[in-house]
Amino acid sequence: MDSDHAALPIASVERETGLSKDTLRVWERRYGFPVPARDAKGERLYPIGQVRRLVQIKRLMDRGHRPGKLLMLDEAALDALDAPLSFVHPETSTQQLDAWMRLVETHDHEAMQPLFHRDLIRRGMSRFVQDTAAPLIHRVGEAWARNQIGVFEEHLFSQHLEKLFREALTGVALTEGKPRILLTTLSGEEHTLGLLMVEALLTVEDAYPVMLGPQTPISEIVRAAQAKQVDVVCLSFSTSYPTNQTIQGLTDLRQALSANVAIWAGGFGVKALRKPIEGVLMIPEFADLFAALVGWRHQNQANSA
Amino acid sequence: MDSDHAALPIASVERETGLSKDTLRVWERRYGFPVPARDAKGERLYPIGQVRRLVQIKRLMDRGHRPGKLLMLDEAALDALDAPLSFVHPETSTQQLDAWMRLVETHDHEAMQPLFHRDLIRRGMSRFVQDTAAPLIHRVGEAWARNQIGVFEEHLFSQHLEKLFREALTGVALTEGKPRILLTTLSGEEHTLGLLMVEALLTVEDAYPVMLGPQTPISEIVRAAQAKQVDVVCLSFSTSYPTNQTIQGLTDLRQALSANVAIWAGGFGVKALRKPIEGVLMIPEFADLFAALVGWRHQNQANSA
DNA sequence: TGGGTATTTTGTCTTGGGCAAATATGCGAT
DNA sequence: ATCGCATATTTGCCCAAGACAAAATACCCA
Repeated sequence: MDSDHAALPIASVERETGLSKDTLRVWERRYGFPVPARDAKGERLYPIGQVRRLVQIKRLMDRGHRPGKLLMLDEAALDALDAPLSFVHPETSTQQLDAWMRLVETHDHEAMQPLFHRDLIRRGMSRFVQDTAAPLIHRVGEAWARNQIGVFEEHLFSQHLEKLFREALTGVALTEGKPRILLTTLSGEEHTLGLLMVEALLTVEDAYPVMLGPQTPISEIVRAAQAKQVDVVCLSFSTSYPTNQTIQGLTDLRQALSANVAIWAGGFGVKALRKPIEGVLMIPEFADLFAALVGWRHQNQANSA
Repeated sequence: MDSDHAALPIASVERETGLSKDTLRVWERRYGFPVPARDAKGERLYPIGQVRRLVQIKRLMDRGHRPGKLLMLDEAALDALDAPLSFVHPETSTQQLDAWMRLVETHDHEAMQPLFHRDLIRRGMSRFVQDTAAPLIHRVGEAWARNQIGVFEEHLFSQHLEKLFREALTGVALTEGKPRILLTTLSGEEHTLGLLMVEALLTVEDAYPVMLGPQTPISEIVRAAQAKQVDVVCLSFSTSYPTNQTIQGLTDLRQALSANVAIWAGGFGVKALRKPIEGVLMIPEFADLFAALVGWRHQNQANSA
């Protein structure tokens, strides 16, 4: 890129990095980085190189590193942190997943769509979600954290998976279905894919999902549960959602919600929870969703008609 | 609504209204409105009523009114200004829209879906978007600002509209199409419905949309544009996106993007922009999208095969 | 090893002032 | 009246330095 001498004002850096203006200024004051140039007005102008480094730092922070440490490091040490991250990943037919990951990395979205579709048909929704979609989403998340793929590749992948699920749900006209289940996430949790997968599973399992989409405040969840007469409120949490907010949110919701409405909490984000929360059923794996369904139906057999 | 005594901290008000923290504080200092309560820490807590009024003021500003005047007015005078422009969308009968609004208010989502679908079939995608979907979205936004509906009703409505568009796009296998158009929003802009409507229109108009979903940083938009070899980058802005961020973002993108890639900016959010931005085509209405398409094809007739 | 307490660390909010770009206003000429 | 231009006002963003509480870490003891 020829824009070596390009520099961005603080508002642009805020948009690009996700770090607030206040944070950028306070870092400069406390840690001595970044040190932007100044224009004639005395206002900050961040060189493009510093912006890139800030993006890298933000990514490492999302991975759990603390700013105080990161901001002391030089470029080489930062890069060194970026690469490693030994982890063990799932047990599914790795080669197949590898092949798909390669499609994601090369952002070949024309090729992705038909392959997904074929795999869905072959395995059926339930197994497709558990064996293909969920592991893939996990690996894409990991790859993004390690800087092996960019935001763009991740977006393209998510869009096509979303399209796939929505196409699969097309034309399935719901009328009745026994547990009526409200689907949403708490404010701040933006990830929709988890909800979509649950909706797909519930639909084929003859439940009645009511999809609200992401980010519903607790008071509105309560209103919705009453208005739509649901039996269960199901929430999805990704790994990036702060653990304490998860606990707090679930506790608050349990308190606010009528006791005869169950709460199910699923997603990678709830695997991290040590302690159970009273009155909340944890669904760390998709397999547990089926168990929860069976359990609910068993319990409510007598009560209903 | 039970949330009478609810109050929001300044960051939430910024998110809800699209008015920056700085602006909120400087209005308080200069015009004496809003005057938020303070918590134990001395930090601002905006009553929900003031937030709604701020949303209304922002809407009127987007329409060309100046803050200095608006902030002197009382509630009645504000409502008087607000009402007249309600019927800007002539094509679909107002009664029809009223009927749909009643479905939204009563969160009757079982009834909504088939009606939407029938209207889409009857009018065709192009007219459905312009005469039904866009006006309805606008009215739902206004109803929310006036506290006539809650978040829950708004979410349910959005979900079903989204489902509708995604179903409509099902099975339309794209191979080629002349302007290749990247669809996304800038970081911070979460609204997806605008993008979906554009994708639907572009598809039926035989263009080649590449949907990235919301919130792509500028550097990634540039990468995506190169990788997918697009001719146009199309961005969508809702009214709640801060105006200055819109201008700054478009300017930054124009600078970062290769000159032979056009930039189109659409959505209610760009109606507020007074001045044109060099190298960026404004698409305030959906009708302008067709004009833009025709224009592009005309210009690039000679260059291509 | 688990659990509770002290101690950093860290992000967000506060105030009040300054400045330039956008917009309105006034005035003279056509 | 209406246009053109110069002057005045409005308006939003940025700056600085300080304060404070929530989160994360370190520490200690059972």
